[in-house]
Amino acid sequence: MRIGQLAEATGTTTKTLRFYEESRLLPPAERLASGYRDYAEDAVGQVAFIHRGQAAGLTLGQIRQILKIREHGQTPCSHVQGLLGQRLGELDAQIAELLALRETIFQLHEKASKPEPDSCSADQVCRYI
Amino acid sequence: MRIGQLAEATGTTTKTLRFYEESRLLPPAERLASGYRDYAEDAVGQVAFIHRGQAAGLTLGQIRQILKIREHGQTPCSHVQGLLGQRLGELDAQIAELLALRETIFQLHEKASKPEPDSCSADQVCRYI
DNA sequence: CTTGACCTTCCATTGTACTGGAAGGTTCAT
DNA sequence: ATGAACCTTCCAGTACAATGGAAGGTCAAG
Repeated sequence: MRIGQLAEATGTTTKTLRFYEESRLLPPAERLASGYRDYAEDAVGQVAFIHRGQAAGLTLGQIRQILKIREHGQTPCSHVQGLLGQRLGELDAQIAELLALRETIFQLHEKASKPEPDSCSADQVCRYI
Repeated sequence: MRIGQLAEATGTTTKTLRFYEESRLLPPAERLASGYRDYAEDAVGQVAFIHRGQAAGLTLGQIRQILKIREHGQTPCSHVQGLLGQRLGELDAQIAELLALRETIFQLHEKASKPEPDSCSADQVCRYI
């Protein structure tokens, strides 16, 4: 399986796959005589794992950590559990922040949508911000 | 007012203020004979405007746009209203996405917190992801 | 034999908002 | 006069996850 086929099979690009290899998220691929990368079938699963990790909000760095633990023959379960818990906390904080921001923007937007008779004064940039 | 004082007054750093000037978010400061920047009082307000814009979730690029419109003698109100509306839409989308992600992660985290007797199989990296 | 699709490496760049550090000039108090 | 604290410019780098492009090699079809 060449890199273009793997890219197609996994819904990504050849650029990205080479980037993943360079970033040690994928093991260095076998090579054909021509120098072309030659992937085994399970490469699809490996890329899918990366994608699932990303879908779970993990960074490539965190995914790399899991892979590394696994490489060392250990089961990364408890580490993964920790990562997920941490991610959950971050998400909750981020969501709370965004909700507060949404409220602020909403107020500003309301205010800006009914312009008052006195137009913007010259000494400020914008009455609404 | 020198740059360090303005930084202190606005709760930022001299580095950032120079960066803002270079990014055309602040007008080039007057200079003392020594070459030091010499800010007028209203610089505090200008920096505060940038901070309020950021607090409203605008990027520096968007803040720069507003400033530019104002510079051209126009009142940027309707533009600002548009930006705020756009920002509101983005925020809603982002919040929805994060909530969905939170749910996913929550499920994964739950699963990972009660490990099942059959341990991770060798052919997958992690049962939980 | 040539054309076009595919592959290789290497280097640079994107966007966002700064931050770090070097090398040197200024100001003020002691 | 000397040391600390401040200022200047310029260059480079941070994190993140790719993406773009140049220059060249390979392979299958027509």
